[in-house]
Amino acid sequence: MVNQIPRIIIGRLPLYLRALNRLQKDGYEYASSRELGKLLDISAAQIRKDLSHFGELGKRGKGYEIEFLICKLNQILNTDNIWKMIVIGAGDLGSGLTRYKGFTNRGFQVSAIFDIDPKKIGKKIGDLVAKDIRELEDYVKTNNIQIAVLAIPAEYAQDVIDDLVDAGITAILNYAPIYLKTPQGVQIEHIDPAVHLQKLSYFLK
Amino acid sequence: MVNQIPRIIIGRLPLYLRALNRLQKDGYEYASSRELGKLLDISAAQIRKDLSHFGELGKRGKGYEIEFLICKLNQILNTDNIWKMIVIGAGDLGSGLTRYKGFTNRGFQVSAIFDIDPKKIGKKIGDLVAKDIRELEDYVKTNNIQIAVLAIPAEYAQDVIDDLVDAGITAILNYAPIYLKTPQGVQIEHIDPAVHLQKLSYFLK
DNA sequence: TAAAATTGTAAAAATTATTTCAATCTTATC
DNA sequence: GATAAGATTGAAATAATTTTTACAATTTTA
Repeated sequence: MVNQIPRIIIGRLPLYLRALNRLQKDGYEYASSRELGKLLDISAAQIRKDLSHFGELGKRGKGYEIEFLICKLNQILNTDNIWKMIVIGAGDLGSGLTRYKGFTNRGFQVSAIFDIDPKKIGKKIGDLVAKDIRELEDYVKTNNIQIAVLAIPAEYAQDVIDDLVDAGITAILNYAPIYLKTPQGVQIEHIDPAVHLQKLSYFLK
Repeated sequence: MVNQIPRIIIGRLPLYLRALNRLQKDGYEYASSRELGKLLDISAAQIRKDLSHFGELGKRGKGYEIEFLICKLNQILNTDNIWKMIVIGAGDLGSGLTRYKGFTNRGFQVSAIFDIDPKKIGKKIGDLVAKDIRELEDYVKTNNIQIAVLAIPAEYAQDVIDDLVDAGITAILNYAPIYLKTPQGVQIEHIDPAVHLQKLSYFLK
């Protein structure tokens, strides 16, 4: 396992993992790069090359053993344990993410949800109760949380990010439709549906 | 405006647009590629190069006129009008997207939401009432809808996509955590939070 | 034992990003 | 108002990254 894998390759590993999990659920034991590629619209060569960065994971003449490759990818992506994460913002999106059942079998679990609005604090959301944002720092430090999901309006996002970083958060999934500054060492990923819709509408009409 | 702009460039235009809208809201009239780049963590040269594909949009010595560039980018991305779109799935996510106020000023509007579950059909969601999925084809054809947002579990997604395509949908924003096949000419974008979280967790610990 | 399948990888090709700078515009100064 | 200094774009050239091609090595299957 070599140093400094390009980010673009890391970005594809979760897709491989997702496809492999599905294949396993469907009863398959082996998958060739060709089959996997067909499922993902990615060239077989690219899949082989990506995976080759992490050792010789396949079997010539046979393909990749699904069980083994799932394990390996989970190791690489650090999802062989479950990360506790917090959600900031108890609106539709934050609540939805908190109730969502699909995270646990992919390595993540919402362990607390915070809001600033007194009307939302104390509300039951899934198995959790929305906490006051003022408890954030204490909670993050006490529970050693590293991942936060930001589901609040753009105008508050940078301030909250700064607080999150101060509290010790090192990975952020940002749903606020704005680019945010994070210090070196704090990773951030952005999800903005309107950005995707605009990519789509480029091709329309 | 030349033919066949690389997709990776199209993917950055919505980010430029978002940043420009913010700058305009903050009262700025001009933005240089350097300022814009700083705001987005993208090199100034790249922004200039991307924009140069669509003509000489800037002013030497001054930068880009924000108002003009916003117009231009909206033209390019086809968001100078509002696209009506449908949401499939009236769960937390679909309902949240339907109630979300942030789409309209970026070129989109949810005009109907569909579900298969009798308990959800007829329910009021924002300004809309959830419709029966069986009305989908008729609705799409009658209202000439081109964009659909898919917010349903993975196992039903491919079947629904096929129906959407048959009905005339040509652009899909997919929230189901699975890769989906679409025929040539139907564009699809994927949003899967777990994929982003796994990209983040790679860097953790 | 031979044919078929499939990986892993070196080399080549294609794509994407950066560097550099002439051309041009703006602003400051006299 | 003229002129010089400073700022900024747009684009050619270069560099870096990413993807694809091609195939030897290896394993499986018939």
